[in-house]
Order: sequence, then structure tokens, then C-alpha cells
Amino acid sequence: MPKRVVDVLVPVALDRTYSYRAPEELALAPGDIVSVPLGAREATAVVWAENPKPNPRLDNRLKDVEEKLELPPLKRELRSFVDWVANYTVASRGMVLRMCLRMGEHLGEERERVAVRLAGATPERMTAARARVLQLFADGMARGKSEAAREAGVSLGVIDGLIDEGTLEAVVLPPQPVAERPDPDFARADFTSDQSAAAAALKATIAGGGYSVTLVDGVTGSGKTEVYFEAVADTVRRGRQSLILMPEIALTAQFLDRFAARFGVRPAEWHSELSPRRRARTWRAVADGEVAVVVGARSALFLPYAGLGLIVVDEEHDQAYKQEDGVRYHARDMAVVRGHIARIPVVLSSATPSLETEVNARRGRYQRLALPERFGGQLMPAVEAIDLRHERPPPGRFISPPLAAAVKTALERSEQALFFLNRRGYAPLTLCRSCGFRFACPQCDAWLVDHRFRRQLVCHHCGFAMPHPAACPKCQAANSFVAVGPGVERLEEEVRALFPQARVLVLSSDLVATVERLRAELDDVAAGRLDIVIGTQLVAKGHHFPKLNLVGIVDADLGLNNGDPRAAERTFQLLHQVVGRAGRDAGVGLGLLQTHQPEHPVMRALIARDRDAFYKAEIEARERTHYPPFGRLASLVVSGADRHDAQAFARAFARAAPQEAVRILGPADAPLALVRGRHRLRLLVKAPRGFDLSAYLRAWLASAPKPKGSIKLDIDVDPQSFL
DNA sequence: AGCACGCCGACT
DNA sequence: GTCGGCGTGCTC
Repeated sequence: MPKRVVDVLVPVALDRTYSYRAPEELALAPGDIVSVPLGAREATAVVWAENPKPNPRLDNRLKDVEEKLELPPLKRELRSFVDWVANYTVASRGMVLRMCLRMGEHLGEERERVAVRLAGATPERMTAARARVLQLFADGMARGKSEAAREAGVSLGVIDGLIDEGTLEAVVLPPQPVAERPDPDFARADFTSDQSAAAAALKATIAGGGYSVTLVDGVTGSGKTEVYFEAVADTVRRGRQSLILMPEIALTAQFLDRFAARFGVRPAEWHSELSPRRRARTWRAVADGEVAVVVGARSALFLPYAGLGLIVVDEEHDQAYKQEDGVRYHARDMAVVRGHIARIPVVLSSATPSLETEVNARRGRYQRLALPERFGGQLMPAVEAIDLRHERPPPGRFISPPLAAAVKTALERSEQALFFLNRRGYAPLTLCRSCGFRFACPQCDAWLVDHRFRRQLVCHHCGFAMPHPAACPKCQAANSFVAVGPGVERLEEEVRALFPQARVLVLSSDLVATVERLRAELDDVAAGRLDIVIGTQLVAKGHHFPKLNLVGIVDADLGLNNGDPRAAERTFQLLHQVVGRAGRDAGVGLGLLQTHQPEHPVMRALIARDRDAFYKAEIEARERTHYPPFGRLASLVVSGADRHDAQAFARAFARAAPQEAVRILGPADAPLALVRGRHRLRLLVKAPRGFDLSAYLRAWLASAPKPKGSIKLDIDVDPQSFL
């Protein structure tokens, strides 16, 4: 009697399942997590299906399933989701499964947590630092070492010294639970009538528990979060799990505290910076259903929830939801898919919805809950343009006289001002005044950005960096370099010259030493210990600055003219968000946009505070050009070490395209034709709305030549970025 | 994605 | 003579 055979999906770059013999004693069923031999190694894999009729040609090649792991099986809901995502993104099912199994080293012992507490003996020598530590520990509580050092405001050395003296002792703590049970009734929200109405409507929508998509649409400060917290509370009451997706997890300490203020405890976190052990424990706790609420970055969408009951996508328009390497998926879109498969409600939240979501809401496919007012009666900031064609900054400067005057006034009123410039470093281009030489990256199609703080010229695409040379590499001229264009570091020089008395902080991702340090700096701003903040995108997100009343956008046109079909949408969303930082507690704020094109629909909509006008114009433009969501796109990027090989392959590949209702553009040089020493060509597939692009691409791949050697083909269904 | 197998350069 | 570079191809 031949053994039973099961088909197993292994988490490697394979689309197919492999068949294995199933030893009777393992009693395997679909979803079981197993260990199987794969080539020379062992792989943790998942039983995908029973195989009643194994291929006879495989008879003598079949291996046995090694063991069934002591883990909850993957539910059918998650398995269907894996199949769906793989099919849609044209990725292998194995690679999608891998995202679900990213649990790190789930086996092995729990590492001991060591804390310190008061042991009794007073130290022989008393110092001010030691006194602060003793005062902190006077309550008899045990604390983590670094935590204690931070709270007492001393270095770790002081704590260690006290342990050596026997004043403090180290104790082993029980493992910290992944998350405590949130209490849905911990704190009642104090709602405005708008919020109450929205919360009631949302609760009514999700009461049935079935699939639905709701857009919570409201400006920053209108209380969207508190409204969807009510949906989370109801989901907790029903004993189901909630997932809150966030674009950036590193910066959400404030968010976690807000959650704790409503539910009494912090939620479980899931993001790339979790330690392997914490990751493993969280994975397990999610799978066991011990965790009620997960707040996570996009990868949290692939966790094996025991009983998922709600998905919230916060800031649903954020670009960070698109995974740009490996399996290229959009977490917001896939959240809707998972919600559909799991038959649960999905909540999207945004002040500036993506065009896709806005169109779905207008068509009634998504329910819209509008929160038109700011919480506490604050008004949205006034927005004005500064026309750079008439109001020119002095030569080599970037702050126009009216913007400088407005900042001066704000400072005189003891208010804070923010300069927003979405460009890191000192200057985006350096050239030689005597011969015209420009510093370019040797392996990318990009200029090197001058980073004076790091004393380097840096490529923002591959990370290449070189010291700033003393003389021109081409004509040997000394002291002949000119910095062209502004970056935040250069802006800082200008700001310090204009406002020598002001306390200035530059916030830029490359200047962030640690997340802790950044949080401290953000707290300094919030507490009013700084007067002027100069920031990149980093300041647009997630942090509340109560004393900030003026926002100056140094280059509102930046990012508008790069040929990206989503440029207008992105610029609108970003500028809207940044301008919204102004005047959150201190009366009416002001946003000033320095622009060369005040007539542009983006600027006009921002100035008129007429969001609808922007959506109307942009929807019309997309409809006319058949761009998403009124048509579908896929991008195929061919790259290779040799330009001619890459070009030859791209052409041969294009010739193999099946003839259907699609238009194929290219191959043409990709917008960044050279990255990390690889030449890139792009094919763009434009298809009508509702066209099955994935099936088309799969058919194409099957009949087209396969990439060989260094040639690589990257497929991106629904591309977000055109760079 | 790993990992082995395989065929050409600088070392014990 | 071998160690090892990473190109190619397979994994039930």
C-alpha cells in the first residue's frame, strides 16, 4: 500500500508545490507547518493540499515529511491570501509564503531579562548622580538597567558602580508578555458630535463582521484615530483580533501612547526592527490568539492571525505601503483583499486619500465617513503662495523676503516656524566653475549630493560616497566648486544667518543618529525648546507640535515635474500634510508656498483649501489619459551589467508579447538608466480597467525568452514609483 | 532563495 | 598541485 502524499509549499522562489510522502503518524492536514528535506537542506514549509493522485514519474523521488511542528496551522484564509497575492503580483507563491513565516528563530530558550533593584547597603561615597539613582529606586521596584539610567539621568556606569558596591542587585525578571489585553472600556472618548456620528456609523457597519471597506476621511487633528479606535474596541469586545497598519513604525511612540490612553495598555508591535526573539514571540502570540491588537508596518499583513476581525490602514495614501523589492505588493490594496477573503471589515484612514480610494468612495464601493472639522474647534491653516517669479530670494539664497518676514513675525510672537524642504544634504549638485565638471555617481545615472555635515559627496541611489576633493578632478582648479541648489543643510546656513538668535534644529533622515535621539528632539520641538525646525519628509509624519504656527514650503514645485504620473497627487498629499502641521493649538496657522507656478492645480487647491477641486482635476486627467484607476499599468524593468545585452534582451522580450488589448511602451531607458552599475530599460504595459494583467504577464513570461546571465527582469504590477 | 556542481586564477 | 571565485541550474 503506497503512502499518502501531500503537496507542500516551500518558502523559496518556487511557484509550484512539491509532493512529499506523509508518514501516517503525523496525521497531516492542509495548513500544517512542517519540516521537509529540500535538496541538501531542511526547510520549514506548509502543507498546501492533499494529493490523491501523485505523479507516477515522481514515485522514486518522493521524500518523507520530516516532522510536524508544534505551531498552529495556517488557516485557509491565509493560504488563499498567499495564493491570491502571488497570482496578482506575478511573484512565486513560495516567496509570498515566506513573508508569512518570517518568524525568526522561533525555537530555543527565552533569553533572561535582567533588572536591578535596591539591595540595601548605602554606598560609601555619595554623589549627586548616585543620590538620584537611590531616589529612583526608593520605591523598591526593579527596573531595567538602561531604563533606570535614563530615568535618573545618569550614565550606565553609575548603575554598574552601585551594583559593584552592593547597593543595587541584579534580578531576573519573568519574560515580558508580547502585549497585555487591551480594555475596550478603559477610557471613554470625549467626542464631538461629528466624531460620535462617524463612530456610530462605523460601529454599525462593522457590527455584522462581514467584508466592507470604510474610508474615514478627515483632516489632521479631526480625530480619525479615535473614531477607528471605537471599531477596534468593538472588535476586542467580540474577541477577535485587530490589525492597525501604519506607514512608519519607528516614529509612532506617540501613537502607542495614544492607544494606551484609550485601551490601558500598548498594543503588540510588528516591524522590521524587532529583535528576532521578540519577532518570534509576537508571531507565536498572534498565531495563538493571545494578542488582540497588532500595530505594524506593511509586513504585519502577512501574520497568521488566529481570528482576524478588523484591518485598519492608517494614512492609507502613504507611499510606504508599497513594497518595492522582492514581492512587490501594495499593503493597502492587499489589506482590502485579505479583508475580502477573511470576510471582515477594512477601515482606510486619510486626510488626503489616494486617487484610487477617492474614486472608490465616489463610486460608493467604499463607504465614506467624513470628519470635516478639526478637534477642539481649531481652524485649518490659511495657505498663501509666494510667487518666486516676482519675489526672488537674494542670489544663492532660497528664502524669499516675504517668507523671511513672516518667520520674523512668528518668532517675535514666540511662535515656532517650520521650513520644509524635501531634500537631504547641502546641495544636490556640485560643479566646477572653471571647466563645468559635475560630480556624478560612477555607478548610477545621478549627481552626487554634497553632504557637508558628513564631509562627503553621496549618491542617494546606491549609497556611494567620496570625500569632497580639494581640486577639480578634471581641470585641477582649486577652490572652483559651486554648490547648485538647496538641501536642508544649506538652508540651515541661510536660516542661521537670517535669524541668529533663534534656536534651530535640522531634521533629516540621514542626520538621525538613533530613534531615541530623534524622539528626544521631537519632544524638544513639542515642548517649545526650539524656535525653528528645518525638515525633510521626516517632519510631515506623525508628530504633533503644539507651538508651531508657521510652515514655509521652500520649494513647493519640487517633485511636480519629474514625469511621474502620480507627481501631482503625491505633491498635494505631502504639502497638505506639511501645511497641516501649522496652528494646531495656537489659533490659525499659516502655510506659505514658495512656487514658480501658483496657477498649478495643486497650488490652487492648497491655497483655496479646496481639496475637492484637486481631486476633480486629477480624476479628470487620469480618466483622459487612462491612467490608474481608469486603466491598469505594469512596469517591467530589464537590468544587466552590459547595456547592449540588456537592450537585446528587452527587445527580444518585447517581441514575444502576446497580442491583446494592451499597449506596450518601450523598451526605453528607465528614468534612472544606470543604478549600482546596472543598466536599466523599462517596458510599460497599459491595459484597460478590469483587464487581467497578471494572467497576461504570466502568459507572456511563459512564451518569452528567459533572462540569462546577469540579466534580470523585475515585474511590478500597479507600480507606484516611476523612478 | 539556498545550495551544489562546475570550470578557470593565486596560494599553502 | 589545491582553495575558491561566482555563473548555472535544481530543489518533490
